[in-house]
Amino acid sequence: MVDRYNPAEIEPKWQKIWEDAHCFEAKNDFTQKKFYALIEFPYPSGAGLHVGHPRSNTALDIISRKRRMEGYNVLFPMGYDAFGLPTENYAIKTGCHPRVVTETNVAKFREQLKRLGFSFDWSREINTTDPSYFKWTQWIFLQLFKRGLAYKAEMPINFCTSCKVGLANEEVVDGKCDRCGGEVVRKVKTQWMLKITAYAQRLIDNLDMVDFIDKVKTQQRNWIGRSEGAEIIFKLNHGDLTLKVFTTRPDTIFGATYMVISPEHPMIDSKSDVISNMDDIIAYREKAAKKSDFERSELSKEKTGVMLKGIMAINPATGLEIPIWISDYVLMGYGTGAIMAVPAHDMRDYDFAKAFDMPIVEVVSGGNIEREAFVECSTGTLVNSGFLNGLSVDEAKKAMINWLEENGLGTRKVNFKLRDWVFSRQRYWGEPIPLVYCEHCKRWVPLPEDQLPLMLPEVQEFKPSDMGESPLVHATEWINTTCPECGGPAKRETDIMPQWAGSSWYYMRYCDPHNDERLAAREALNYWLPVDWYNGGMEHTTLHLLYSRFWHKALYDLGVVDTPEPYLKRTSHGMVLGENGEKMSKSRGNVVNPDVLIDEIGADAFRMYEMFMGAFDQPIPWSTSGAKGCRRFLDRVWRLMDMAVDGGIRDQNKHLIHSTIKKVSEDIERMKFNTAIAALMSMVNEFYTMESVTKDELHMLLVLLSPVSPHICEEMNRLLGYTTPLYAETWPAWDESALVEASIEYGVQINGKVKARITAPAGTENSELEHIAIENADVKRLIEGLTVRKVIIVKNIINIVAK
RNA sequence: GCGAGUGUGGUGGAAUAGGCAGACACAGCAGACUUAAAAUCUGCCGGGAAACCAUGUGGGUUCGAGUCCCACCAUUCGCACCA
Repeated sequence: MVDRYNPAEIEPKWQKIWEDAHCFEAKNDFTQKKFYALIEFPYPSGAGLHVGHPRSNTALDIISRKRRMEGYNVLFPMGYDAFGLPTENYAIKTGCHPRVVTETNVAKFREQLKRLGFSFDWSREINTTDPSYFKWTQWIFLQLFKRGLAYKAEMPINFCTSCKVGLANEEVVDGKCDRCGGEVVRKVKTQWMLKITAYAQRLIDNLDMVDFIDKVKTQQRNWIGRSEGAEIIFKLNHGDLTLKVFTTRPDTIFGATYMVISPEHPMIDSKSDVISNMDDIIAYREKAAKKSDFERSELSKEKTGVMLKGIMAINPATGLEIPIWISDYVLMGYGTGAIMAVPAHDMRDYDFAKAFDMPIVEVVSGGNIEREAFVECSTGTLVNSGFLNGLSVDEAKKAMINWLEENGLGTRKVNFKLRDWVFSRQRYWGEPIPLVYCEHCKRWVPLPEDQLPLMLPEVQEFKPSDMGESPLVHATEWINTTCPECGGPAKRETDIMPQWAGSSWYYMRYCDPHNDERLAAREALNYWLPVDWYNGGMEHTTLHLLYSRFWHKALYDLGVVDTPEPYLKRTSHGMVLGENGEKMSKSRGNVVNPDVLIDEIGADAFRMYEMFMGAFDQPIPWSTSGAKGCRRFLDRVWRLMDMAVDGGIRDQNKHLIHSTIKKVSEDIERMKFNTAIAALMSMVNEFYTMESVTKDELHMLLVLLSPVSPHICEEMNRLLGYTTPLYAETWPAWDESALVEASIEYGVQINGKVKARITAPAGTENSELEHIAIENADVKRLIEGLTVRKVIIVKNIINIVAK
């Protein structure tokens, strides 16, 4: 009898052996075939690792371990995305420096990750808050700035009127400050912006060259939101000023009975002398400032608005004067901040027209506009539309755009929903923006590269100023500097970068993390990039994934990297929910602490359960008893050693073993980890029906199980007398000839319902199968008195169609 | 509201290209071993006496639908300053 399975003893032992052997470190031999596996690096929160992190980590650890066994030079790195709000807020509360908080949290994360036995290359660990790292984040920003991709613009921020600080969207709950309950308003500030919109088309087009799962591609495309239409100029009945609108439906212009502009639209102020109800407008504008874009664009809400008095617009198609309204459902950030309202064919315009009694003119026939807007009208015919009458919607679109262009009243236009990236934060714990404003040069001047990294100044107070400015405004000595170009007095930028900055290029740094000459050596980038397989959460699809693709493309244009895309393949894991099926959170009290459970069942069983619990790409509720079931399975695997006898793989077990090799190999590649593990469980169940198991048979089980639960497999492999550690083993190939079955079982259906089963030798002719099926006693009885119309034989099914 | 997913036993899930629904587990029940418990092992485990009925609901396509199409309902993720 072998000793009891004791993970507490063998897991640290094997972790030490792996570390001493440096077996998971990527080699700087750029001639070998390579594989770069990446998972999103964690934000080191004070709560430590939760059971969601190991899901993504274990998955790519399994794939990385398999790739090494397949002979690849594997890069599987880990690091920390450590700038950000929670650490800063904790610092404000406790007075403890965010750097110290970060160090403590990182140490905790590292310890927890190491305990799980992931095959990370720890020699390449990075941390975005490390000056040797953010030096290059700042360097990239300067390249973007020099390229004209960074600019300043006025953008609204959330501002708490009681704390007097700018708030993140997350900190605004129901229009109130999440910390003090004070009223939140939108306040306009000048902020740094990055021109991601300049890359909108390429970010869509290049999705064709990468292997991202479909739902990720679709969400990125929809987020970028390309739409084709026209920009149309509406003249006013007063002065030379015009209003531009973007519309995807220029064909419906004859039905435009009024216009709506955003309450913030600049036309209002420039025409304030002719608008007679400015008081109402200002009051409405103040109300709108308290709502988020999200609340404003909600379709179901009741429409509100104010008509501008004293000014009208002229519909360029009809020549008629139409009223102009302001309403909060029109956003300044999309299109031109103004729309032509066609109530007959747009739902929101329809609701608005009904609420304010505006005329509704049908211009595409086929709907019932008495009852509702006729929106999906692509099959309709144009009516009440002058020269467009009788045309289809598609024809009318083309004809209208041509007419507008010929008459100088509009142009064909592609519009994107994607907006430029607001890159400023009025906070402390982030990368300082390496620019100074020179009084003399009257412009923003970049710091020379030899002055990077620009360090954060030491401040007493991490709280933003009462005016909502960054805490850096308190660092007077740091702010006041000289202009690198003219030497005159200059002031540093006090806003910092958003936490997304560091994570937009971290996969590059892993290629060569200790380089202080460049962000990474050119040959290392050329060898390792693109990342071969990147796994992460769906929640990062539209922001992080898009931001990093944008930075990568900008750096590609600058000649820093040679690949147009950073990630070859992107997959996504489902979120781990609490035991009650709800999202895990402190406030719900359903957070599972992995440390306690690992003490009880060991890291190997924990890893296995993370993969076995359900479909990898779906959200799954946690089950502690399910995790304990995986420990029971490993106990059973361990006890197989009691049945082990010397010998190779026996003929009668070839089919079992080779079909399992095939199943596990293919399932890992498709991220069907749950069924790969189920196949291994079946194999073990089979072993237990036998008198004994040979060592080579058991060894094969250990090889296949080792990527999932590596410690127990290494230990058993050694106890069985195998001297090559599993990490240095070769991944097995299956033998097709061993998969062939001698006889095949068929389900016999009558009119599509299974009524009987027959077994026949492999290779039996269809005519013979048909005969056997019809002669079957059960079948005979059931089709008695019926006429057999036809018999369909496909795969393992014989379907008799009888009437 | 907009965009993207998901819906199968008491529970998590399985079903590769439209072909035998419920693999593999969890929980539960019964039994063996034990003074007893734990651990372990064995058996049962969607409903129904059966015919049959069952993959969120209602339609459709097909010899055949969990899988494809249409409509609806429920639910999860994201919505640009959380990471």
